[in-house]
Amino acid sequence: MSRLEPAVGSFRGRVWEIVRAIPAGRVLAYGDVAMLAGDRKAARAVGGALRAFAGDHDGLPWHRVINSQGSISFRGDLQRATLQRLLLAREGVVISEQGRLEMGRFRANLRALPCYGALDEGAGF
DNA sequence: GCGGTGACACAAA
DNA sequence: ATTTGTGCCACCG
Repeated sequence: MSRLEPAVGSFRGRVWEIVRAIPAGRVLAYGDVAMLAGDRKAARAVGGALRAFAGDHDGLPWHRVINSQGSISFRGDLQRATLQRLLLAREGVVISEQGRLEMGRFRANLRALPCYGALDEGAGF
């Protein structure tokens, strides 16, 4: 395994497992991942986790995680945002000129992903 | 143990 | 629809 891979059992370890299971052509919001990881309010920590995984992208579909607005999170890193958009487009995820996509259409089925906690209502689809 | 840091979320204005 | 402010978290020094 890669050195940057988080410890199994840790929050980031669960994030890794969840993100790894998101099917191609589907996306999940940071908040969704946090919820599945067992902490509904840890969306911010999910972002931190993915940032930490950078460089160890080998096989991890990190690009399938976007913000709750249905858009790619841009935090000063145009490089990453551009690459993310390219990778998503490559999987058939349609993104408007506004940089927005239809969550209702591309959001992954939470019930089909690893879950370490409780799913809030409205979480499924 | 304390105080940043940051790929977030949500309510309020 | 946009912009702010505030809450929340795992990690790292």
